[in-house]
Formats: sequence, structure tokens, C-alpha cells
Amino acid sequence: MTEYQLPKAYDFKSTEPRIYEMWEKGGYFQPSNDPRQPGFDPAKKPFVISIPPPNVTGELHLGHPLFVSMEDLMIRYHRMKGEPTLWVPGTDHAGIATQLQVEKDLLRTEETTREELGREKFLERAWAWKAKYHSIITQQIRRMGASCDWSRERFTLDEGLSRAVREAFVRLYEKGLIYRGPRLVNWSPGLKTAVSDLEVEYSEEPGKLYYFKYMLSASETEYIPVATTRPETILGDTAVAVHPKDKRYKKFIGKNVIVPILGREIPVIADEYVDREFGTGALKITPGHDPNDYDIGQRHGLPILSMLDREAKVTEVGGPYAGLDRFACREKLWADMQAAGLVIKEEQYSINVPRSQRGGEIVEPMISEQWFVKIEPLAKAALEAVRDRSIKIVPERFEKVYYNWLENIRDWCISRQLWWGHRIPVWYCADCGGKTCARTDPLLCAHCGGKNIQQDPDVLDTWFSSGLWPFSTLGWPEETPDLKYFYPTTLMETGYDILFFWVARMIMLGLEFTGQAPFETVYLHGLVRDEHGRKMSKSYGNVIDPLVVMDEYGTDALRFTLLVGSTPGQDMNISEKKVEANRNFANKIWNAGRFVISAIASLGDRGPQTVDRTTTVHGQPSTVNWTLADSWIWARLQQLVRDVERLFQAYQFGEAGRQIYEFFWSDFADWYVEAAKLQMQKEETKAQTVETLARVLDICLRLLHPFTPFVTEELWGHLRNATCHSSLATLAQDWPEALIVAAWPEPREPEGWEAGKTADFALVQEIVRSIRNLRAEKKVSPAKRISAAVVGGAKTDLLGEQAAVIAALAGLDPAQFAVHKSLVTKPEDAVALVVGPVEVHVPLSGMVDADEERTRLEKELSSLQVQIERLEKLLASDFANKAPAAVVQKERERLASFQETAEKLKAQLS
RNA sequence: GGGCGCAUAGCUCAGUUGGUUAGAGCGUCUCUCUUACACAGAGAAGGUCAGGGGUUCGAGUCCCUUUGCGCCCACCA
Repeated sequence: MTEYQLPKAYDFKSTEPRIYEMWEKGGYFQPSNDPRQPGFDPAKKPFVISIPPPNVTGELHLGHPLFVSMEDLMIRYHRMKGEPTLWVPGTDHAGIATQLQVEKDLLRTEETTREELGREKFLERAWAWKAKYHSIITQQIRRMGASCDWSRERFTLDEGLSRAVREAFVRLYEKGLIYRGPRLVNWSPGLKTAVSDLEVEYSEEPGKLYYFKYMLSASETEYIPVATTRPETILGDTAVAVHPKDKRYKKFIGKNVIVPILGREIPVIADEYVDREFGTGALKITPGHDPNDYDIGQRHGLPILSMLDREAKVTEVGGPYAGLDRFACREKLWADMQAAGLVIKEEQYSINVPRSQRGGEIVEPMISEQWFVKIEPLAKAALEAVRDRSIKIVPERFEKVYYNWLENIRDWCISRQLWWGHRIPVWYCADCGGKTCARTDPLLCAHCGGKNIQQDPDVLDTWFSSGLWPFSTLGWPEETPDLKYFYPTTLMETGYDILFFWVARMIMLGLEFTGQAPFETVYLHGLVRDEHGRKMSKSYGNVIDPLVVMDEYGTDALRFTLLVGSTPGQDMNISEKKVEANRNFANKIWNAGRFVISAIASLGDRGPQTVDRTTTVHGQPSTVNWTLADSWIWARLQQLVRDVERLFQAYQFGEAGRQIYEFFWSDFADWYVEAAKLQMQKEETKAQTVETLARVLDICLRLLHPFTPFVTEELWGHLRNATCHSSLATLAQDWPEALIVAAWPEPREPEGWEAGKTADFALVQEIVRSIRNLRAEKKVSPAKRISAAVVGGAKTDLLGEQAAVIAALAGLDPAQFAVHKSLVTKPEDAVALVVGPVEVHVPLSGMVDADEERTRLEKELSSLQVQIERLEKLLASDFANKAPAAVVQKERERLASFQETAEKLKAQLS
């Protein structure tokens, strides 16, 4: 018995690392059916998740433990169900994000820039950065309990994945789905790279609408009034557009106007795009710096002027303003126009400012040479895959969002003017100008055979490589055994915020390159916010560091909080308070477990005779000696197993967790364990009680394991050990060596006896509660054993059997507690409690005030009358005919019970 | 301009085929260190489920609508 002296409080700090090491060393994270191992069976269907690869930027936030917990939950669940289960881990090089971090670090430590350092040296630094933060982030993922197969870990820039990226690019290129050309793209002047449409975020900000005059070239006085939010772009104007039917400006169409300050003449054109109602009804056209203007320019064959360079400084196009920063230019030009009498007015105006998702600076639309993927054919296939249910999105409403985006998609700009990433596999020939795109680095130009070739300096958008992730990590383009067996994967779990960035692209590229949807289901989780629903940000100071939380409360507490606090696709608010509450739950599990384990140990290995095993109920040995509490907890547990299974199938993990919590704490720990203490005092019920405790705990630990893997594994080890060394040893004969691979509890259909036992125990609970309630009201010391007389009526036999339980749980003196079928004379000086068909008389000499009693009973009676009237009315209405018989029957029974109670109360009153 | 989500106890949230008197955690109040757990136990207070209308025998749950908050998409100068 002494060997099971477990510590009073669950010590996660010493447990977690030990348990994780045991799992990892034990090889439990590898699939049970593995193409790399002998005895592999290709016919078994595996369950596969590829991890959303965390960035190697070094930033850890609550999104990480959230997705790790979700995925680990599903992986553990399927593993316990006996399916070959694979979770592929890895990390993402995260082009812009990481490069920025390295540049920042460079500036801080050496006060130098990447340009000064040069490409090679800079990349060395980036790889060193990667090495450091890769090991940190994977360590953190381990800390979260992730049961992923580390032997299959990948990195988006590793050799294999680089080959996959190269292959993908070349295939698209050869198919004509990749092109290069000057286009208007979003340019980030600080980062000095193009970014895709998705990487631009718009924010409403106060700004100004500037009204000014576009003077007619043929006139000294006539002008077209024009409004703009970016006056500096006047320098790049190549036309002024008006609506063809606009009476005000019709006469100017075809004439020329003069660009302020610069004096260039540009035409007035007519285009239906112009909104006559907005501003002045005349629109300045800057095809080089505005996407709409670009389109209009294309329609009218207008020249394109680039008046800003890569750093957003004015080019020579801007004449006297050349060299000025874009905002300085705005001010100076406007002042000069004011002096020239060209200004009409300024108005306060709210503008939608495009900002870079990374740097936060204002993005400029600019013309530049970039690589693009012709996305339409890919998008079409991706749309079809979801429409025909090859891929299911959970929650379903995101399917609409997905359709909407893909239906209006524009070509994907995949080149970035960065160094950290996959270099574009295209070489330009200085001799013939031809482009050579190749799987392996070419030595000669494919067109003229010249040696004078140079590789494109740009790299690919990070999302190009992560788009290949589900198959590139399994070995694609090689037909590896892993790829054959594990692809397509089963599930993609990630945040809804990267549905377009990542999920849609994986689907498009997966279909394109493998001909198969890369996964069957997409499960989208919400974002983690602070306790008041605010986004976590450093400037708010409301950021919760997962590491600090895990240090303070343990991994299980954090995992349970994240898992139980979330509903699919819905953002969740988290606070330390919640984690603390779940730390308490882990401790509850620990202590209930501790109790059960010491009970098992107390049996000894030859202990009391074990129960009769001739018949079974739901796999548990059934005996005529089963107590009501035994039957009840078993029935409740089976119900729980069924509910959890149903909820898991529906991806309702949070609800499943809450139900297990509720069962464990309320039903098992608060009621059954208390009843068990009594049952264990009697030799004839001791063995079966301990066995029930052991069985229920065992199943609870299995159900909880995907949520709180550490405490359950640790406790289960003790449970298994204690059981094996007790008279219950046969119970544990099929148990494996670790909970992580123990069988998931199988739901079974009820056998028919459950409802009756549940109702009977509910009556016992009601009686106990009402007595406890009375004690609290009358301030009877918890230590004081009081007496009571129960009038059981039809329930007399049941209550007679349960007398000891009721007495123990309600703090009654068993010697002064009796159950009678009826009582001729009611006890004197006693409070009468009416619980359904049962009366409980509790003598409390000196504490009972007759008037008080009367008032209490009257109050109870009147609220009961209200219920009775309501039910009588209900049963007299259409309800009786139209509602299902079972529902009506239930209400009838309720009414009868209320009426019975009311009668008893009336009798008490008189 | 389109689309979506949310509104339930003081706070944070559950409540998914519509069916008892709507639940939990935290917080509050009262008792208790009862031999698993004070990271606990027992009890209590606290809600016209945002407003209005509809469908139904029956609505927190389905439909319509109003209001407030949030998010996503979109080229209105």
C-alpha cells in the first residue's frame, strides 16, 4: 500500500518531460502500420494530418498551442481507435517574416544591413537563425504534448522540399501556367518587394480629399475640377476621364488638359467607369499607380508613367520633385499648386489605406516585372473539389467564403524581391535574351547554347512552397512508399484566417500535381483573443505567453482550456483564470485517481474474493450484489461514452470535453466516490466497489487522454500497476503498456435497465440534497449527525436499501434514521421535507419555528400549484394529441408527481 | 457595396436533428481543514436567452425583421 503514496497535488513539472520522453522513446508517435517497417499492410486506411508548419521566426503565441492541441487530440483519438496514425511535423521558412527578423537582428547586433553584407553572407545568417529558432519551436511543440512523428519532420527549404518546389514550378512553366511580365503589383517600399493581393490589408483612416483644377490647354480660364486622395500621383497622370454622358464635361472630351506644375498635356477621355455622383465627377488617370486607372489606361491605350521608384521616391517623371519621398512630395506639390492658383479646396475624408501585412507601411501600386501563376484553371478544379464533396469544410459556412474567393480570384504574383526563400529556377541569357527554366541548374542557355546565363535573383512566395506541403513532405515528386500510403491526407486543421493563403492553395496545387484533393476534411478553428475578446497585441499588453502559462499551470490545463473553450470556426477568449480552473481539474483527476489507486492497493493481491463473472453487463461483470450506485455510475458512464463518440464524429470536441469534465467531477468524484467510501467499509461490497472504481477511472482516463495526455498517462500507469498487483489483476490483462495506445472506449447500446436505476439514484440524490439544504439553512454543523425519518410510500423498499447511503451522504446518524412505509404519528418538532413521493421528517428540537415552517411549506406549495396549473393546461391542449406519446407521458407523470407532492404538503400544513 | 458571425447569470462562455423548472467556470454570499483533493466539500443568491413579429401542441434552438458589436471580401477617385 505504501508504494502508492502519490503526492497530494499533481506535479506536472516533473511529470510532463518524463512522460513525453517515454512516449517518444517508446516509438508511439510512429504509425502502427508503417510502409518503412516489415509487416506493412497497404490495405489498412491510415489517419493522417500534416502539421501547419510554424514559422521559424521565433515568435510563439497562443495560436500554436491551440492548433497543436486540436490536432493532437484528433491524432490521439484515432491512434487509440487502433488506426494507423501519422502526424507529419515540420516548419516553414516564412520568407518575408523571417528575413525581416534576421535583418532586424543584423541591425541590432552589427549595425549593418543585408545589402552591405551581401546575399551569400546574409543567407548564412538566415540559416543560423533558422537553426536556432527551429530547435526552439520544435521543443515548444514537444512541450505541448504533440504526438507527431519526428522521424518524418520536414522544413520548407530542406533539400527534398526544394526539389518539390522546383518540380512544381517547372511543371507549371512548361504547361504555360506561369508567366512573367510587367504588371501593376502591390509594392512594399520598406521591404522593397512585391507582395500579393492577400498580403495587403486595408484600414480605414482619416485622410483628405484634395480638389483642384485641371486647366484646359486651349483656355486660360476653363478647367475640369478633379478630386484625389493622393495628389502626388498627379505627376504620373496621363489622362482625365469623365463619364460620356456627363453634360458638364461632355464638351471637353477629346480636348487636352495641362498637368499642374509639369505642364504636360494629357487628353480628356470618356469612360463609363467614372461615377458622375462622386467627387467632381471627373477622374484623374494614373495608370502606373492605381489598379483602376491601369485598367482604364489599357482600354484607352494610355501611356504608363512610373513616378515612384522602389523606395517610393519620386522619379525623374516628377521633374522638379524627383528624389522626394512620396509624402514630402504630396505636401510640396500641393503647396506649389496652391501658389499657382490651381487648388479648389481640401475636405476631411476617410480613406481605405492599403498597408503591408508584414511591415505595416503603406503599399504603393506600381508597375514592375514579376512572375505570376495563371490561376483560373487551378481555381476551377479547386472549386469543383469542394462542390462535389471531395473536400468537406468544417464549419460548413466557410465553403461559401471559399467559393466567393476562388470565383473572383486574380493571378497570383509569386515572385518576391527577397533573398530568403526558393530561388526562381529561371536563367536569363545575356546573348539571346531567352529564358531557361530547368529542374537542375543549367550551364547553358536552352535557346542559343550560350554560357552567358544568369539566374533570376528573386525568390518565390512562401505560400508557393507551403502550398505543396501535404505531399511534398511525404516525398513528392518521388513516388515514395510514404506518399503512396499516406497521401491524400485525412484532415487539414488550421485557422480560418489562412483559408485563402494556404488551404485554397494547397487544394489547387494538390489537385494540379497529384490529381487528388490533398485532404478529405478541412477543420477551421477560430482565433484566440484575450478575456474581453480583444486581439492580443504587444501594444495592448494583453498578450498571454503560452510558455509562461504552461510553467504556471501545466500543459494539460492549457490544452484543456483551449480545447473546451472552442467551437469550430468561432473565435475564443482566453484568460488565465480559465487555465487556473482547468489546472484544478487536472488536480481533481489526480486526486480522484489517487483515491482509487490506494483503494485497489488496499485489496491486496489475494484480497477479498472478486465478483461473480458469470454474467456481464456492458462488459463489466454483473452480480446480483450490484448496488444502486454501482449500476447508476455505470449507466451514466456508458451514456457518456456514447455522447462523446457522437460529438467527436461531429467535430464537437469542446462539448465532448465539457461532458467528460462534468461526469468526472460531479457524477464520479462528488457522488460515486462518496458512495464508494461507504460500500468499501462492508466486506460484501468492497471488492465490487473497488472494481467499479477501477473500471470507471480507467475509461475516464481513456476518454480524457486526448485532452489532457500527461496527467492521464501518469495516473494510468499507476492504475495499471496497482491493478496488476491486486486481486483485480485479470481486469488489466488486456491493458497495453501505455495509455497512449490503449483502446478507445467502445460505445454500446443501453440494455434496458439503465433508465430505472438512473431514476432511482436521482431520487436518492434529491433526498440527500434536500437534507443538506435544510442543514445549511438551519446552520447545523456539518460534523453533527442528526436523525431523520423517511416515509417512503411506494419507494420504501428502494429507500430502505439505500438508507446507509442516504445517511452517509446527508450526514445522518444511521442509528437514528429509519425508512417507514407510512407514519401514523409524525415526529414532533420536526421539519418535513417533501421530495416527490417521499417525505423526510427531520427533528430539529429547538430549531423549528412553527410559523417559519408554515411559511416555507406554503411557499413551496404555491410554486408547485403554479406548475400543476401549467401542466394541467398543457395536457388539456392540443399538446396531448399532437406531441409524441413519450413526451406526453413524461408530462403526465410529472403532473402526477407534483400532485402527490402537493397533497403531502397540504397534509403537512394541516 | 456584398457576405458572414455574435448578442444567454456580474464576467467569460456552453447549449447541432425544436420537447421537463436554460447549464458550467470564475466572481459574490453562508458554512466546513469530514481519513482523494482547501487547486477542496456542502449550500445559496443571480437569467422576461438583445427588441419585435411569425411557424409550431411546444422556440434559447427554425423563419422574417429591427438594433448594437465584430470579422471577411470588393477597384469608388
